[in-house]
Amino acid sequence: MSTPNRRQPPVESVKSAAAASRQTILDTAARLFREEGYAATSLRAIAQACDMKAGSLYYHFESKDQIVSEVLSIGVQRVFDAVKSSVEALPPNADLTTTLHCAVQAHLGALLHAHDFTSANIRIFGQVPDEVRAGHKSLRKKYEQYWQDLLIGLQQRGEIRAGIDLQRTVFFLFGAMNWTTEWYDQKKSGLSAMASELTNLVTSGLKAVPASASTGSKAKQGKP
Amino acid sequence: MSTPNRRQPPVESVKSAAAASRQTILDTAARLFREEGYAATSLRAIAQACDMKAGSLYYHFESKDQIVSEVLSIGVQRVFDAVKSSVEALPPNADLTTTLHCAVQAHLGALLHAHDFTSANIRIFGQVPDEVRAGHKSLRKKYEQYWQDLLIGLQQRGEIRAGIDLQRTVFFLFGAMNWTTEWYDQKKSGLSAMASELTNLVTSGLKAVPASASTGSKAKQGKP
DNA sequence: GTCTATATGCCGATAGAC
DNA sequence: GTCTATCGGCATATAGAC
Repeated sequence: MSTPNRRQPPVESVKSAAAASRQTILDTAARLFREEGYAATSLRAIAQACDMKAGSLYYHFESKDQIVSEVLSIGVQRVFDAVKSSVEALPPNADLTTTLHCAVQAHLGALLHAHDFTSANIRIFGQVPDEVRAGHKSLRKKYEQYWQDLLIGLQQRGEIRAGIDLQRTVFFLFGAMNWTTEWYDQKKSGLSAMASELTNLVTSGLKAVPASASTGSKAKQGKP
Repeated sequence: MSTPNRRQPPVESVKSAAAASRQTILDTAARLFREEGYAATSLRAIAQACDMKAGSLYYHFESKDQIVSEVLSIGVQRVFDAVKSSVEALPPNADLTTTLHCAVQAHLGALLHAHDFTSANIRIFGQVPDEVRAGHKSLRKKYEQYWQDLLIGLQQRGEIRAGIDLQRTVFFLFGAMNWTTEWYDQKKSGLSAMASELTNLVTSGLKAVPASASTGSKAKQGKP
């Protein structure tokens, strides 16, 4: 308002300059937290990787806890948003395999494709101070509940067998997906193939079909 | 040899006294590493929890790295031994569900039933110094290979469908099992029930049967 | 906004008394 | 075997110059 003739309004320039530094710090912190862990990542290391000095971080953040807290929030939110928008783009009566593949691929994509925030969240959540962790449990709970509601809906539509504990199923799925941060090698296998494999595992299972209408590839069959 | 008349031979007494201290340190370290993480657990904290002083630890161990290294080894070895001996007690032609339930229950039991070493291993493996981690990859690899060979054997006997990537299957299983350290509540659910649930998930899958011989509990069925 | 300088405290590790 | 005392270093955080 005060200097409207400038091509770049000074107020916004200042704001975005400060915001850019802030964002650089968060990006760098997320990467280091993911690589080194929470306690092993010092503010000096974060600052150095940003071409800054440790004291300067305190212009943007009050403490190390505040930085890690923000990194954690962004991490969950990105995965949540990715899964939610992918699932909402599906036709309303999509079947179990389609829905699960879509949600699994979105979760894995957010977790593994160059998103330091999401994998940092998985890796350091158990290492942060109790107060920080306690402050993030509700958002994590909401994300868990979203998946559980997704499966409940599918079960009510007859897509999932009755008699299955869907809460535990969600936890098993989360484990299988989040553990990929420990072994996934982008060069060896595509993300889509991995999503298909996991979806296939939890929808159809490993068990061989009892050979009723099939030709029976193996000669050995115990009982008719 | 020098004082054979004593009821407790002095050499063994001395040896077991030192060994007892050593074991106390390892037990305590495993618990603290599991609870607080690697970097956040100081030698002072370990010593204090053992009713000792930090300097005394160096009589038994050369460094913090040596302590954590030993904790890691014990952790993998206990899970490995538990699974191996359980599976070897099965009849040689046990089917997929029986075998998998047995192995899963053994792994989960070692991981969750008051074994600080095993869950410490899962939690801090990604936090320890690179040299320590590198020194333990081969043992972990052997354990992974054991599971993979188990599944390969089942597939060759026709218990598992063809066309499934068994290496990825093992990783997914490991994820589902190891992630239980993040949410398992001993008071709310038994270990055996959890093993059954996971085994059922990965053998039979979630998918509802196509309603060929069933009564069809829901009225809604899209196509015949 | 970022710097330098510094306060204060814990870290892993060592030396030597007992 | 365990202790006390201590080394050098790095941690988070703060104060004030520019």
